[in-house]
Amino acid sequence: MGDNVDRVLEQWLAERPDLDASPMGVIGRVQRASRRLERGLSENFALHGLQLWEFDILGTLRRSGPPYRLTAGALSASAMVTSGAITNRIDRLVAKGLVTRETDPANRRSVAITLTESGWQVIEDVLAHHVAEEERLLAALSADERRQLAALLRTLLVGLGDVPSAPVPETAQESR
Amino acid sequence: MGDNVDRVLEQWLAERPDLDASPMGVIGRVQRASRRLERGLSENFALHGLQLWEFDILGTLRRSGPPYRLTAGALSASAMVTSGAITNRIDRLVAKGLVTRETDPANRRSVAITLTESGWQVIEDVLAHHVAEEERLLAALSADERRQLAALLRTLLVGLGDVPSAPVPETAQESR
DNA sequence: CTTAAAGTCTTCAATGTTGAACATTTCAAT
DNA sequence: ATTGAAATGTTCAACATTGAAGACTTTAAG
Repeated sequence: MGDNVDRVLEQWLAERPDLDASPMGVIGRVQRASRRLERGLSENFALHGLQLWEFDILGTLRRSGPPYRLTAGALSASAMVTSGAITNRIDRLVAKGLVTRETDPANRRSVAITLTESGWQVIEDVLAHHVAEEERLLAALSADERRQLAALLRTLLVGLGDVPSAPVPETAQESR
Repeated sequence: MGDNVDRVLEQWLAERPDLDASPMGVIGRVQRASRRLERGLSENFALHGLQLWEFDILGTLRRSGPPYRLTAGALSASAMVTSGAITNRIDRLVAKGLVTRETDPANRRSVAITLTESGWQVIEDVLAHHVAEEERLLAALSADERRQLAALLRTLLVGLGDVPSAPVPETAQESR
């Protein structure tokens, strides 16, 4: 059973047989899968009147535990968007009453974003639906395959430096 | 060793132990990996004065084989962006002299986009560098792990419907 | 033929992101 | 204390994408 990326690899093989295009078999699929999954998730959120990024931020606050509060910088890093984008998103969440924005008294450069009661409700209401939709999108994979896929992607991500804080990979011949 | 998604899953487990958040372990990683990879590729293309989407379109034309010509619709589907976005992109590639745009005489609704000599040069110049960069980004994975990862993602993508054309191959065995 | 429907692309307003500049605030080294 | 650098957010212009509407062409049906 071939997918679109198989077709791409066939084409490269025909046109440039000297080239080992196999890395595209991994990277191309990661990108296409990401886009497909994102589309599926977005459609599901739309049914609940929510945007993907809204769920992302509310969920990040929710899972951070009491007091359900993070800095703008932490949200920016978690969502992998620039600080300017986070400012914009928070503006809109504040306008909808889902979070509050206050300057941190301990560090007045920093801004503390806190989930409101209303924001809590929203995330609690959609969380189960969201996970069910993710489940549905992964239906083609068995439980074991999902574990394998997650493990391989973890290895890849660690190699790409997608690790929690502590940027100290000086164990080897790293030269910055 | 844990990545950022491991942290996310730990948080959900602590806050919502009733919830099976494991699907996030797959989907979250696909999305983060996609973003990281895209960033890496973009930085590399920038060194060659190229944008990721430019390479994408030129590469799609190049690998399609002689006469290196596709319709706008085909490019739109391949890049997974709307037709409006493709019109815009082609405008800019035409302005740079990398492709030509002509209405197809056989079907005058359609527009034929053809790689120019200059466009050919650009893609040939960066192709090897691009694959080398992809290789580098995948360095954390062994050859065998890459094969496994590609296979699992293929299964996922087929399940998501990311297959070449033929929308209803019900009873017939596709021959192509 | 004529007409309606579908296909293909372009246009454009709305929207959201980036990247850079800027304003504060904190920290570190005198 | 003072000064310079780093940290943290906000602002804003440039730019790209989407989604819907429109223009034109082809196909299908009567």
